[in-house]
Amino acid sequence: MTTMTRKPTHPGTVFYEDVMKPLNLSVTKTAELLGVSRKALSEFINEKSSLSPDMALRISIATGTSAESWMNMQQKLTLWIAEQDAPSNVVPFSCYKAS
Amino acid sequence: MTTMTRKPTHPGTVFYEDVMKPLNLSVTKTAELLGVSRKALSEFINEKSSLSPDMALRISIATGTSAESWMNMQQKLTLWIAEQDAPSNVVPFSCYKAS
DNA sequence: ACAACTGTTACGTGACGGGTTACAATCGAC
DNA sequence: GTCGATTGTAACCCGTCACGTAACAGTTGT
Repeated sequence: MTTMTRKPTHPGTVFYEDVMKPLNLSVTKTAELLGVSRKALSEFINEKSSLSPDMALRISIATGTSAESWMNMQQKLTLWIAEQDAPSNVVPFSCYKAS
Repeated sequence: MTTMTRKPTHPGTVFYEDVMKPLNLSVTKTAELLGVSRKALSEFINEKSSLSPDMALRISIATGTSAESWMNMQQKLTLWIAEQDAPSNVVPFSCYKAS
């Protein structure tokens, strides 16, 4: 049930490590290519903000990868964070209750 | 590339049709069980709001399904909407450019 | 040394999900 | 039929968050 996996890596970190760094792309240059502000990109790769659908689309267009794959990373992280303090006041529907 | 699929169904609609309706669960009762306000649930099943990670977690706990499956529905829809007016000012990175 | 550029950080803004409260509609009991 | 209770939804306000603009400190090059 509670699989208790390790905290998934932030998509921004992956983007920086696996895309920008190998291509020697600066924040400024990358931001220009993606069509976003340097701030937006900086916050993203520094894990200050999460991956927005818009940003995922831009990355997919710029790199030729699927937007879904990037969104999936964010989703995994988002869910993991939410699970850290899971809601306690949830009552399972009758057909699922063990009692 | 642009697969141009049909608009994915809202997870709230699926939840209402496939869970609440078969179990004869009212909005009020379901909201109580999930531990959210009637408004939050009402807006969700009426496609006025998207599926939040918190809501996904509650649904997964209440129904015994995976939160990921619900989040995936929302993600598909979110991405589809974002793709409707895809950003035009994106420049592909050099190693991907055809020119 | 100084000018140009880098990456990051306040500041303000718009979008959005949630709770509380108020409202119209519907159902039940008598 | 009438009155009360319950239903689902809408109005209002608030907190959060991604974004752009502008300003900042640090580095590079000439």
